Amino acid sequence: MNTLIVVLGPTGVGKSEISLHLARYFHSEIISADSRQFFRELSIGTAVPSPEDLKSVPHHFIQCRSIFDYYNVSEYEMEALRLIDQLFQHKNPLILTGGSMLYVDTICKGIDDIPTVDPLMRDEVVNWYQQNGIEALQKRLLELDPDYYRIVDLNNPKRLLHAVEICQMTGKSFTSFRKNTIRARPFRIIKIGINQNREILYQRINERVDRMMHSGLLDEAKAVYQHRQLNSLNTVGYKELFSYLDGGCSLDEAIDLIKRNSRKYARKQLTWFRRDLEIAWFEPDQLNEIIACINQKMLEDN
RNA sequence: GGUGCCAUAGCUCAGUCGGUAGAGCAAUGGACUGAAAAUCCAUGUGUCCCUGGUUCGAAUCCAGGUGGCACCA
Repeated sequence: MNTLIVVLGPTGVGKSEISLHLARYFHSEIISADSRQFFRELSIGTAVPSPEDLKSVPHHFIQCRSIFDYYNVSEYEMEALRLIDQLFQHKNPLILTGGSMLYVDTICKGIDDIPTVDPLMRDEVVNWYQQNGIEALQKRLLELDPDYYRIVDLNNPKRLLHAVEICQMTGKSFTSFRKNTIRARPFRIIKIGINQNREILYQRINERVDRMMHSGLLDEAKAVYQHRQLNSLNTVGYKELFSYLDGGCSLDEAIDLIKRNSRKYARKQLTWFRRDLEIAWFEPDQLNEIIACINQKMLEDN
């Protein structure tokens, strides 16, 4: 049976390194599930693997898009599944790695078929919201989809907006698209989690930010500064430097903020991992144990 | 050495008339269905510098001590 090895862990813990080792060991390829490494204009701040590493092991979904492209998790699901299917014809196992858990979960479990929102409709609803406020938006959702109104986080504008957009665009309730079905995949999934002592992780994150700054993160941010309103640039490591370039804070403050937001991101990822009981957990230096675990699981139901 | 100011949460600070303390940040937990490194929700943390005094009652008033800062010598 074909196997997809999913390497998970908080930002900065060393997923890429371990994935590279696994890819070499299994003569495999790496599929990225990182929503910011998709963009070719961003490399230092998103910690994409080095050119040598990219050369030594084939990587997919790294810097394959532009910051100007609209991209979403559903498109990723289709493209990634197609690719996985293709690669399995010659390679097994394959390695999926990345910190964007919505994207990882979509590969593992699928996502409901919800229409993509037309950009004009999005502009219209967003404008309406900006003029009328969140209470009006809540009221509108209550009229359009009372079932979703009851369960949604009413303070979260993004959730409300998307539901209202879908209702208005399709004439059906958002709930009618939310089936919550788990799609069976034609391959086995082995989830490997990498984690370490929180203090050491934070220290690693802080040091990585300093290294990024030395490698020229500020120049990278300057190069895309004029497009800072793009969603793809609402990204840790860039938004803080934009604020510095706007004169909103000093460079040191911006760097501190990058570190703090990276730590918060790591914590948020850990929250997501905690509810996934299928993950087998390891420390970053347990490469041999990880390989043994994978080999054993691959033998189990063959 | 003298004078003045200050000492409260991990940090920066607020604390009214004397009634045993609260903001921001940090930290921590959670949610998550086409913007997800996004967006949103929740939660503490205390030898109020120390020792006495006044008072029914002191973070608050008084005295002394310790430490810090500023100015003068």
